[in-house]
Amino acid sequence: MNLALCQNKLESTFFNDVYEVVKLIPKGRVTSYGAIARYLGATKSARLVGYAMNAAHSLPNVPAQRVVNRNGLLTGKHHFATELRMQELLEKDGVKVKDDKVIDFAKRFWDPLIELTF
DNA sequence: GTGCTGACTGCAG
DNA sequence: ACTGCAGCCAGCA
Repeated sequence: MNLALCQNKLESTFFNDVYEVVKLIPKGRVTSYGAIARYLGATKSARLVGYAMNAAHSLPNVPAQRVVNRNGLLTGKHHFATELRMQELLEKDGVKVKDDKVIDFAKRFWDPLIELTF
């Protein structure tokens, strides 16, 4: 499946959709770039999700800290104000982090493909 | 207009 | 088990 199809070629809804999904992430839960990408029908575009997160900094209500890589690793922490900022926000949500990794990632994992299944 | 890079992921060697 | 490469889109030089 091509990402262009999702974008409808008229507007780049990719970033927009990413933000939508990220906003829907429940407190105390986390998800991965790949999960979001797959939900949007662009499994191979996980990188773009991360890139979208970069741009998400300028937007409110976009908990980028709840989005980590598939290993539960806070690979994007470096893009926050401080490296500890991401972890602090997560722990504030009730997500414990150790060594830049989400504890019980499997349990905390929130997959839009499943949670948003109709 | 062309080309490289990036908060990733999965497959191949 | 570890390393390397390709694929995707948007932004910048």
